[in-house]
Amino acid sequence: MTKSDSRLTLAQLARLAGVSTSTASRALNNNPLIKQQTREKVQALAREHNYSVNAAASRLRTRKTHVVAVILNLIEHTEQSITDPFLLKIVGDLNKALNARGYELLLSNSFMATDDWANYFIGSQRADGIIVVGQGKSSEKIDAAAAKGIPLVVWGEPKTDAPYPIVGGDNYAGGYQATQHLIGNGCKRIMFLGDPEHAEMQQRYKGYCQALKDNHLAADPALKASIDITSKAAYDYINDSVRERGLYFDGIVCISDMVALGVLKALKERYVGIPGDVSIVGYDDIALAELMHPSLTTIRQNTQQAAEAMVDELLRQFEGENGQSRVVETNLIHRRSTHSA
Amino acid sequence: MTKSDSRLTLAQLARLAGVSTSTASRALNNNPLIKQQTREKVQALAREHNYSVNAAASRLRTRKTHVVAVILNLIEHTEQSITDPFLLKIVGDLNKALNARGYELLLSNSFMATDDWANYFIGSQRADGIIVVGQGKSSEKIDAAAAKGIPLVVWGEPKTDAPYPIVGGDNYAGGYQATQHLIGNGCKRIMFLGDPEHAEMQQRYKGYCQALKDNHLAADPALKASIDITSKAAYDYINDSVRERGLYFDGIVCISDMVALGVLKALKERYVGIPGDVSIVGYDDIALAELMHPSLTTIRQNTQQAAEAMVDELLRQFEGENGQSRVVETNLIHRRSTHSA
DNA sequence: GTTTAAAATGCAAACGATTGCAAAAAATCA
DNA sequence: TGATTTTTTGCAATCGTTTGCATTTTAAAC
Repeated sequence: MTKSDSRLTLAQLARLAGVSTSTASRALNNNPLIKQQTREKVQALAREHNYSVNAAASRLRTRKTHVVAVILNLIEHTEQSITDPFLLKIVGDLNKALNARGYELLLSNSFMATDDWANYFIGSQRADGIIVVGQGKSSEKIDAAAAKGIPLVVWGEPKTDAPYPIVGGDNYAGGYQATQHLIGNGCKRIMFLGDPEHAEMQQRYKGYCQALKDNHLAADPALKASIDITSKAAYDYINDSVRERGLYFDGIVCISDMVALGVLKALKERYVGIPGDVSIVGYDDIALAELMHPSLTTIRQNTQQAAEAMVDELLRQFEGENGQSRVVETNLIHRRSTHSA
Repeated sequence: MTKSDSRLTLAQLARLAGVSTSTASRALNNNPLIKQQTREKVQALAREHNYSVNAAASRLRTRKTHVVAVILNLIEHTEQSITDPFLLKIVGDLNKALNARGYELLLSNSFMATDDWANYFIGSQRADGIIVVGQGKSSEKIDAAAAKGIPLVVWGEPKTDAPYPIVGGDNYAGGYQATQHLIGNGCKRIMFLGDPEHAEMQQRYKGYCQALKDNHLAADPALKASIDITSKAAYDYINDSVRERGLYFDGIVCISDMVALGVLKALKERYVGIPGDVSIVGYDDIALAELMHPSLTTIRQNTQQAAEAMVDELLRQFEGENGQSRVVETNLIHRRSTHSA
């Protein structure tokens, strides 16, 4: 708490140091043009009066904000956000990765007033680039933003053909591994539970089909279930279909851990043994996965690595380079909702 | 996608409209000084060329950013963030509440480089105010920020005596309700599981003690357990103490749902019946609470209401008014981890 | 048709930093 | 010592809005 609480301006600081504002500015930025000794004097003075540069002025002049807008691209009616811890994990990791590179995180979601992301965030100089978490059901808004040629990176399915880099897990491999693991458990009738409009799902489903094929099992369309990516939807679906058709499956590949939790609850309420009667594999490895009873076998995607990759790709675009999609580590974490293979 | 992708400036827009920049500026801001007809013309032109004001310039001039920094005040070594969905819930609700009032959310956590929040966010004109989520173990940084007289609101224990408004649930009542409910279940030896350095906890503990007293039960200090607020810590603690001392309790009040989950897991692995042998009450009502098996009786705090209250208090400070602490709705959600009382 | 009042617009000075270029100071070389 | 190079510093323009005040235009009053 210094005596003068009136904000200090660069000019005033300069006067205190007995130099011009230009020198002061360069000194603060450690510009080698300025003599070491002068730099230190100015910096010391700045610390002493706890001066800090006015971000607004600096941004105006340099045309750089050092801010990245992170948009949670939520699916309209399900409001996945509120329930899915996986998103927080990503946001948290992004925050860390951005800070490490000297950037700040402006958080938004797709329910905001305007749909013109490029204009709103970049054009108005609120941020230097955008990271979209989730491809959503339609890539309309993302494509529109990309068309404006702004720096942009998306978390989603990397195999998607798009004019912007997409970072994500190897969903095909993930789906394959999950299925293969269940087959190793002796499962013959494996359900695939997820939302077909979700970009990641298609690859996972392909992996699932391939695994079945490789093991000479037929892919019964009746075992492909389309639901919203929420625990509630999964719970309801399993409840309803088991009531109507009985236990017509012995293994389930879930599109997310949250979905798996809903499944678990529904089956347990019906006294279905897990993994005795039905084996279950989730996706994401959220913190809860190992706290379930039984703990949940799941596919983990390295979100920290993903966050770093996304930031990396974005900064690369700031330099004018073209980005490229990237695949992050994906591996199966074996727990108690399946037998050991 | 317009032909000219070169960013339009207010001056250029004004020229297009055939007016001066001042008129254009006022027109865009719907200033009644400007003739209705002119306003419409300028606004139409702005839309057409999708012009948007340069936030940096505007902020510099007006000295308002329309940004609020939200700081997740995490406890150093536990990294509560990564695991606790309750925080996401709050951040999500804050985002919504802020947007509704025309503000944006700059996300940070307490692990950032500088500890001088006031200077970093407000002094540098990065944000107009700060919302801190969580009082943490020491209020040092918060107090320092408050001492600089910046707009500030905290999520925590409202009864705390502090120079800034604190919004939170009625923790005393919450602790009381939870305990009373367990007593109604017939519990005689009720454990209180949480972190005593956590500000909210003290009130909850007081409520717990009062409930015991009101029912003529002694508060055995051996039943007050201090652990980090994570599932893992709770799991380990229950595991260890049950191994050593057997089942010396028949009910548990948990400081958070995450803690309750750890407890649930530990007890289930030891085949302790819930709520048969031990009844459990959590706190927060995260989405997972009702997905547990058994589903979790818990104390819900209305986070949406809390977020709105926090934003409200902050904006009030922008107007120069003094804020005041506020208590949000807190009620018990009865589920299957306890008998009906 | 003046005079006066009201409504609408424009001028120009901020806001506070950064940076190309010129100038001054210090160091190096004849 | 004076000329030349190299370091350091300062001048002044600029980034794009907003806003107090002066000015013009329009409407009202006489």
